[in-house]
Amino acid sequence: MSKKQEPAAAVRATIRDVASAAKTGKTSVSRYLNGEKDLLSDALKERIGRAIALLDYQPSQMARSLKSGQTRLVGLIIADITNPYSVEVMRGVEAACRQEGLTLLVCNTNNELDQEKHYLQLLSSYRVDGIVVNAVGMREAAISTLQQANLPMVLIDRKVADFACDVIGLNNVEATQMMTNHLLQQGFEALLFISEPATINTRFDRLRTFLQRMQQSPQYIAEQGEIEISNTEGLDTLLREFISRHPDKHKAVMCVNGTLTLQVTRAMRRLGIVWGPDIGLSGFDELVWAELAGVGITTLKQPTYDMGVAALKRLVTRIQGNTEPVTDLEFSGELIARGSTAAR
Amino acid sequence: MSKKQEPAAAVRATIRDVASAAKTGKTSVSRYLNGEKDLLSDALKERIGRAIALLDYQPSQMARSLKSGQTRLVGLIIADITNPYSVEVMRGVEAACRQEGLTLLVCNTNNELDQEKHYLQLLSSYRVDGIVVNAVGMREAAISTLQQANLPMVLIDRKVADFACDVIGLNNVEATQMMTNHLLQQGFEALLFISEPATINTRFDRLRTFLQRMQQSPQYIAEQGEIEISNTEGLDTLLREFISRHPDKHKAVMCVNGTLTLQVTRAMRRLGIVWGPDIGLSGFDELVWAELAGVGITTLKQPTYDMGVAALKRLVTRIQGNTEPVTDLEFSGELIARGSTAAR
DNA sequence: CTGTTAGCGCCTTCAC
DNA sequence: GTGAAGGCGCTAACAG
Repeated sequence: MSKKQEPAAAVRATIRDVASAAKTGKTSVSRYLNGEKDLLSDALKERIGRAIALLDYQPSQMARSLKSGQTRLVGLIIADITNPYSVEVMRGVEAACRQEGLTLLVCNTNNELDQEKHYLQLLSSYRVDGIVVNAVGMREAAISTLQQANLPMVLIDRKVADFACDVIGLNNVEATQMMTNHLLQQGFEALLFISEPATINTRFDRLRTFLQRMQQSPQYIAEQGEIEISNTEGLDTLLREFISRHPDKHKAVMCVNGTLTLQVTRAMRRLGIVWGPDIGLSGFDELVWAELAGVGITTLKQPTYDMGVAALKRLVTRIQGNTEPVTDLEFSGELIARGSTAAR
Repeated sequence: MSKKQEPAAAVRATIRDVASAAKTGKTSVSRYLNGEKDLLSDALKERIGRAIALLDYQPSQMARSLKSGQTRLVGLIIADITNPYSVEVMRGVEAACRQEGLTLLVCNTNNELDQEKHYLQLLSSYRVDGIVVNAVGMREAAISTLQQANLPMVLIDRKVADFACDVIGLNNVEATQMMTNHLLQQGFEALLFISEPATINTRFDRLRTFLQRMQQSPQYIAEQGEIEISNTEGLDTLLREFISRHPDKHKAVMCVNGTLTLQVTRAMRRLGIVWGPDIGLSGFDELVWAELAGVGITTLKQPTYDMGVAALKRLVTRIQGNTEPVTDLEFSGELIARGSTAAR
């Protein structure tokens, strides 16, 4: 039947090739692949097994999923894979997937909305069972569209406006209070909160909490600075001016996330400012090198791995048809105090 | 025809639903989706567009690919997504994919062979057009099996024995010589090369080159240590003994990759050894924090992004049917000297 | 125990 | 211009 009989086929073998090679029907081969529940005679099983090996046959998941409507695939959309935070979350999602017998496909949107949209549609059109999303921003028409397509979805870290969806994230209020309290307790009197543009709720929530907390201690100075992550000059200026504005105060800086902490640390290095002795330094997100940089940098560690696991677990219940109201699961962070915020 | 007429359908709309909603045939809808080359009357286009919007119809890529046999999908299998090296490579692959109109699916094998096998089969069974692989080890039956399935493939960084395949990697000989020469020029007299178990050719090549280079300068001491990445105690011992063995020499350590450099740096911190003044420290792979750790750490930077781009470009030529002999593309590294290897 | 048949959702001749 | 029919590779009744 098949035009070419070459073992190393130039074109993939299909179930029919196997069937004819084993001198049987497609059904039996299909049974061999799936049920196999002793429904086949040993002789037939033997022949089929041989044919499969000979033709190096691999069933087409495409066809299989088309038939079943199920893929056992889960998508993970990450806004910035460069961020260690995201990688740790991914590892949690991954581990949970394996436990659930799901396969994870990762997509990096590189913080670009159209990439996010592209991947969302792609995963949806391939009929993945569900998606875990670390969204790029707060207002995403693409995401809410998909909701109507009733594709199970869970958000990580960042919420999306006007979109009812389970969210797994940090308890930002608690975490920000912990960090602010810590700085004040250590004797810092002027605090600068540095953030990237508050295009996502996480940054906004942290800033807001910081300001609220500082209002309760009006004897201390609270300042804020917003800066694009790539704007190194602006960052230098921001730091320099903050420092010169308060010559007689114990000063400290608080960075809204790990990516920014890296930039701020670099800026201090450039400017010859030594974190610890000269100025307090702290930031959200734990960093592998936090203990290695000078006297060490104080961080607020998120239980990223657990958050990834929780996100997937939640997604699975949705996939299984759970329709209870959406929840907002908040994890507690852990303050890791290091030399950069040692007491005055 | 359809049982339920609800706009927000509980089940995905198919091309037939659209067709009947637009009071036309599947063919026209299909044409609308693809060709659309003015083959349709404006009225029909109008109706179809409306029906698609109404039903929130999204074509099934599953069915589409089943038909066409092409997916425009490319897989990237990463051994350890935790490694910044891998992430950078990924970004290169990603950028090149976008330029080629391909979509990238990333899979992390977590350094586990069975995961690698799983993903390899998965991607293959979904008929991706090609795969870029950062293999877990050197001997992988799974990979060579796939070769016969003539799925285009390119290896990154690590080769696989007995498997003729394009490889993109670092010029390890040149890089190792650069680094060794640098250390000797800076006045170090006793060098310790620390490696993870040489289960992949990269590590082996670097070690071999180091030893060969050192044979040319027999007046200097060359040592090697092999250690599991998680064995912190063993690492402490290794360092301590190396140091006490050569009390009167200028000593330096060379780490086979960035992951190890991190561990070694931590170990030194634990032991109270200060890189720079006390001992030289250098490692393959650039690290974002290299300049921030004490006096800075000397690294050998790989053009990771470019390597990712090159890998994908190569893969594309293979996908397009190029059958010339496999090539081994080696990129040159760049030595970034910092305080940790300042001259004696 | 085993093979035949009818689709899954889509694209593509081939007629009308 | 438009639609009907067949088939991509596979599974799941339904017969034998």
